[in-house]
Parts: sequence; C-alpha cells; structure tokens
Amino acid sequence: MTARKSADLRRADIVEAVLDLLASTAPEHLSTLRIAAKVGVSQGALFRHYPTKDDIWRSVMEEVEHRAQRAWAKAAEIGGGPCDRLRMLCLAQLRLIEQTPAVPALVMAPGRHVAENSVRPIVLRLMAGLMDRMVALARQSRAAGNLRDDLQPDDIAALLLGILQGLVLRWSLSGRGFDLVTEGDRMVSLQLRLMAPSRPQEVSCD
Amino acid sequence: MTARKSADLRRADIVEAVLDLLASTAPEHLSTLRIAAKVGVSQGALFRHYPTKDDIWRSVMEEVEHRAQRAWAKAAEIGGGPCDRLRMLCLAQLRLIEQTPAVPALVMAPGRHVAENSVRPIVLRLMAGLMDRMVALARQSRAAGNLRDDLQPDDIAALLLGILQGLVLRWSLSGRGFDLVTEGDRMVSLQLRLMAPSRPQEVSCD
DNA sequence: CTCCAAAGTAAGTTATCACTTACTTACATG
DNA sequence: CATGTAAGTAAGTGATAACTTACTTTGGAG
Repeated sequence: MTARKSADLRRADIVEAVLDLLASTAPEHLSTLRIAAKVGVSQGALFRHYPTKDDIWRSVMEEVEHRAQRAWAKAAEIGGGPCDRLRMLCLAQLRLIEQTPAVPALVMAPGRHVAENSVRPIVLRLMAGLMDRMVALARQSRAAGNLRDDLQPDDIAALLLGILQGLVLRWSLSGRGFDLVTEGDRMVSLQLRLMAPSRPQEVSCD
Repeated sequence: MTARKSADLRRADIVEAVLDLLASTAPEHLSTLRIAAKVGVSQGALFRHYPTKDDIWRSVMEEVEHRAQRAWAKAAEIGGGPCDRLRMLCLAQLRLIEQTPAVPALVMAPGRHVAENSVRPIVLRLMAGLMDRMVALARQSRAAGNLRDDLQPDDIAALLLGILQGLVLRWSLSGRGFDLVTEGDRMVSLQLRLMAPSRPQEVSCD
C-alpha cells in the first residue's frame, strides 16, 4: 500500500525540495538548476524523473492539495459544535499556509511561467474544496442556531473565505510581518460574532 | 500646467501600452519587445525614454496609484452618510479594478521579475492609502450610529478590505467569470448590515 | 562474474531576456 | 541653409532559461 518504487521516492524528494525553496523564493525564479542543487543532483538529472518542468509544478500542486485536505480532515475531527468546527477549519487553513508559504505563492502566481495550464485547475479545485467544506459547516451552524437565519450558507462561507484570503494577501505583502494564525483567529471570531443571531451574546459561538 | 514635453508624452504612451497589455498578459511575460510592438516602435527605442525596465514598472505603478486616488476622491464627493460613502469607496475600488485589471496582477505579482524593489513599496503605499480612507469612514460611520459601538474602526476596515481582496482574487482566478461590482456590492452591503447596531433593520445603512 | 537498465553527469542547443551600440532620420532654431 | 539634438532603427551582447545528448556509474538478478 504505502510502498513506493524508488522512482517515486526521487519524485517526492524533488517535490519537497521545491516546497522548501518556495518558502524563500518566488515561483518564477525557481529554476531547474536551483531545484537540482537543493536535491543534490545535476540539473539534467531532474529530467530523468519528470519529462517537463510543468510536470514538476503539477506534482507540487497536488502535494499541496493533499496537505490541505489532510489539514481540513484533521480539523474536522475535533469535537465541538459546527460553529467551532467552522472556526477550526479556517484556522487549519491558516496554519497550513503558515507552515507552507508556497501555497499563497502558487495560488497567486498569475502567469504561464509557473505553468498556468497545469497549476490553475488544481488551484481552483483546491479552493472549491475548501469552499464546499465551509458551506457545509455554515449550513450546520445555522441549523444549530449559531448563525443568523437570514444568511445564506454560501454567503457566510464567501465572507469568511474572503477575510482569510485578504489576510493572507496582506501577510504575504508585508513580508509575513505578523502572526497569521493569531490575527486570523481574531478576525474570524469577530466575523462569526457578527453573524451570530440577534440576541448578541447568548447563543453566540464562543 | 497641463502642458507636457514630448518626452513625457512618449512615456505616457509606453505606460498606457503596458496597462493595455497587462489586461491580457501576466506581468512576467511582458517583455520590452512586446511593449515596443504595442507602442509601435522598435524594442531599442524604449530605452531612449526609460533607462531601465524597472523604471517602466515604476511609472506604471505610479499611474495606477494616481488612478486609484482619483477614483477614491470621486467616490468621496458623492453625498450621503458616512456609511454610504464607505460602501461607495469599496465599489469605486472594484470599479477601478474592473476597468484596469492590471491592478490585481501587479499587486499579486510576487516575484523580482516584475521589479519587486520598484513596485512593492508603491503597492504597499497604495493599500495603506485605501486602508486609511476606509478607517476614517468607518470611524465616522460608527460615530453616526451606523455601525456597532463594539467594533474598532481598524477592524471594520480590515474586514471590508479582506472581503474585497478575497473577491478580487476569486474573480482573477475564475478568469473574470462574474461581475465584480455587482457581486462586490452584494457582499459589502451584507457585511455592512452585519456590522450595523443591534436593532437590526432600523438604523441600518441601507 | 556478467550484464543490463535505471540513474547520474557534463556539456551542449536553442530560445528569450534586458540592455547596448553604431548609425540614421526629422526638425526646430540661429 | 547649416547644425545640433531628440528619436528612431537593426543588429549585436552576455546572461539565463528549459531541455537534450552522449557518455559513465551503480546495483541487483541470472
């Protein structure tokens, strides 16, 4: 099951090297030479394992997707009401990004240099997956009376996701100048409080 | 006053060409060759007007900044309460982005290829300027009784700005697949309603 | 031990980039 | 009309990119 052929091990090495390098390098400056140097082989050796640099990007993005899904699943395991789980899902995403700064770099990379064709669909799938989970939890939260009746689950999720994305953008632009999870917790909690039913404090989320 | 030397006219041509091209091209694929072709001169001619490509990026970004400030100022002229003006500021920003898709491309461009050193400080200044205006309007709105007392103006602005940025990100990733201003109006109005004081509908913003 | 395929290397190849250079044209001014 | 300057061009230059090629090393199966 978990056994891998040596070729796959090498590919895993390469993916990990790219993720490492992306923590400190913009995607479009990640040349095959630098990747190879990080892995510890010559540049040409990369192409024994991947036919194309685009294929490397695809593998990297798929690994990111797996990590994200793992993080979401782990956040879902924690007990508590649906509203807590919604908050935990948001925080799990922020924690993932903090530990893997490659994520926003890849998501925001606009150009073809970072393999638009290979990466873009995976990014969209990733964001759709997060959105789905958030909508589901929002629906449950509302049903449980933790969120206002007059809010659509899609809108709840869109507002929260927007707050997360804006926060991550500012975090990236500021050179990671503040603690992402701390600030995110503050913002998400605040927003959930705003979306709580009218009697302000009683049925609230916290 | 408004008179310009011919050299400046040429520079304006180049800036406009870049902005045009950025509507359909990622920043890192905008070579001097393509810019020159758009302007209608040879590639080398560009360097008669700009010593460096970085200087072109800087000029472009400064033009973007001016457009943004003009848009914000125009939005501020419209009458109405501070809460309306806050909403209008948000919509003005979205309208600017819709008309000038280069803005998110430049803001999110992570790498050095698009002149990190020249562009980044201007981007930060731009975002800080928007934030300042939003915080000021949020403070006025709260003082006017349109927003809850227990919200800090900074947080009000941060939430709204986050919602805008997230929306723009999804708009860009989706290939501009929905109407930015329409959807933005819906989201911003919703958020302002959530932030309105407890008696839900009466003192609300709308 | 032999042999073969997977994995590695060094040195290409081709393309594109920002930028330069040597030379030419257009034009306003004295 | 002569002339100096701003603006233009075509053809480089060197750097760097992804990818290829010809050859060598290595390790396990027969």
